[in-house]
Amino acid sequence: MNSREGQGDGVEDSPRGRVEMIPAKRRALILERLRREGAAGIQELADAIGASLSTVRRDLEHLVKQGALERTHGGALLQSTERATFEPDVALAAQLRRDEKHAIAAAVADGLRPGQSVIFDASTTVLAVARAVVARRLPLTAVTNSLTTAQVLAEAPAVQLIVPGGTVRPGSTTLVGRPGEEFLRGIHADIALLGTHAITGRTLTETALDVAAMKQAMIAAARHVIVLADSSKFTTASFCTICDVADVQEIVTDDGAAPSVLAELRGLNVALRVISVPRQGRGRG
Amino acid sequence: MNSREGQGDGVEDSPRGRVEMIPAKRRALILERLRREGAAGIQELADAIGASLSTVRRDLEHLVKQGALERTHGGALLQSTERATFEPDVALAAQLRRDEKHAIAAAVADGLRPGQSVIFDASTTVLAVARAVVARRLPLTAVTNSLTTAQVLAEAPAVQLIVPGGTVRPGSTTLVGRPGEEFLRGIHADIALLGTHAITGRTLTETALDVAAMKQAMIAAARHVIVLADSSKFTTASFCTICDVADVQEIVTDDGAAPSVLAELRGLNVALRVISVPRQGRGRG
DNA sequence: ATTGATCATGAAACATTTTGACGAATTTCG
DNA sequence: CGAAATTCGTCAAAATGTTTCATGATCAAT
Repeated sequence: MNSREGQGDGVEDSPRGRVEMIPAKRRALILERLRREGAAGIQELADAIGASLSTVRRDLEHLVKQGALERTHGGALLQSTERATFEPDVALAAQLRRDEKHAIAAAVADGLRPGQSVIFDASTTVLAVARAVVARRLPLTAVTNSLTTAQVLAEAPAVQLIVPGGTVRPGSTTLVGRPGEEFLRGIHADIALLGTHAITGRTLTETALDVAAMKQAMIAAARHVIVLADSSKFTTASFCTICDVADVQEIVTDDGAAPSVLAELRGLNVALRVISVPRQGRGRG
Repeated sequence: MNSREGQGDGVEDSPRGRVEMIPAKRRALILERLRREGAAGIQELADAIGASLSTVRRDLEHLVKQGALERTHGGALLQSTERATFEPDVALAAQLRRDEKHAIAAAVADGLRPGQSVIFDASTTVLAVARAVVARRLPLTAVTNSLTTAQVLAEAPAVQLIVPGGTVRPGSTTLVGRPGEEFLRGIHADIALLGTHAITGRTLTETALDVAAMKQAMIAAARHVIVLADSSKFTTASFCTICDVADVQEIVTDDGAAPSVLAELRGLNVALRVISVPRQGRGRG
């Protein structure tokens, strides 16, 4: 009764091929997909990853035990509070689109001029810009509400760094609310670099109200707003609206975005930069 | 694969033999690949480097012990880069008087009660208290002007963390000035934990004006001020004055302080706690 | 210069974990 | 209620981890 029989007999391309991917990366892929879509079915995940249903179930079980997501009949939901702690799998999920983010960040950093005042949003893509700024030794006046970005920028002697302050969102290193939002009202920066959770049609959305409010304050505080969104962000809308695409001046994304999406954005009054990413076999599938 | 093969090519460093790559370079390659991909499998690494699986495993083991990455089944993950961005200076300073600071911090953390509001100053000793708070899972409302302390406290789900904000002092991760100082005026915390650069006679001093001003704001914002000072701090005064010893309610130090200093402090209206440090023949001076 | 100790490397033997498949029990929905 | 889908438990194969050992290089001492 071994499975060998079915294999030798079936000449059709039964996908019995093993996917060479370490479990942690597989779980990270699941998390990333959930963060984009909000929910996903077992079969859909198995198909996307290239693993069997059993494996996907066990991965979900693992992630549930970590508190990162919630199981439903037939699929899984992202844990709404996103209090996903700093577990390895979650940390890896943040790194998944690394090539795209890095390429976008480098392009944006090249566009910054010495002496400008720049607002850095709490976002992994914007964090990559901060790293590029430090590497380039760009002298800037920087404002950020992310503890992580702040620590990166604090290492640059040429950067004058201001943290508006606020309350830390549980499970993250993002500052929201008072006193940061009010402080931003008194700020007039040259540029704001914003990440977003999703861009749908002409609407930028975010998962939480307080984060959206902070981003709105940043938009109001800058003369030129640049939205950094890798191509995975063009998906279904998140919980609450940040603003309309017309409220920002520039959108930077990578060349993985669907042409229809890009065409729709081009019709609006927004500068659209599409960065080509050299793909080097990042993930199979 | 035989190691002999590599002997023919001229490697001037090693006369002959199998040195295809120095271990340090191999590990650097592993780290670089991990930074690119976020994760990597053992076989994949062995293939990329040209070493055997055993060697790659041993390298990973070595890197784990060094804290650079995390092992998973089948591969390795980069240690969460968000936490990996710590200041080398801070790491160094935390090593000095480590036992003393740890003992003081543990004693202070034991004195904190669930639900209290606590102000954490920017200081390595106070940072140690923050670590103890996280380890004890103490539910607190925390306020800090140190980016490092904030990141530590942000990992504790039970801690509500508020960052007053301000400008980062160059070369450090300390926030000073606006808007933090003004925000602190509206705060009334139960406890403030303060470090200091020096205690001379009955005067607390600090090296820079803006840092001293921030500490003064913290003192004004708390009902009970605790100064954490290991015994090396009882020395010559620094540049500018923070306050008088009478302005704080409690001083915690270790038993390495000179008896004359302790006697002088005991004469003032301040609770003085001397923590005995178990010295293990390290004789740190 | 030779010898012996020490260490890194690679390979093999063995224990453990993971994975995919299958059937039975359970749940969902018309 | 009944059909379809889903989940659960189990099992064998494959992959991975762990331990151990032999080989060769480097180094200190004779």
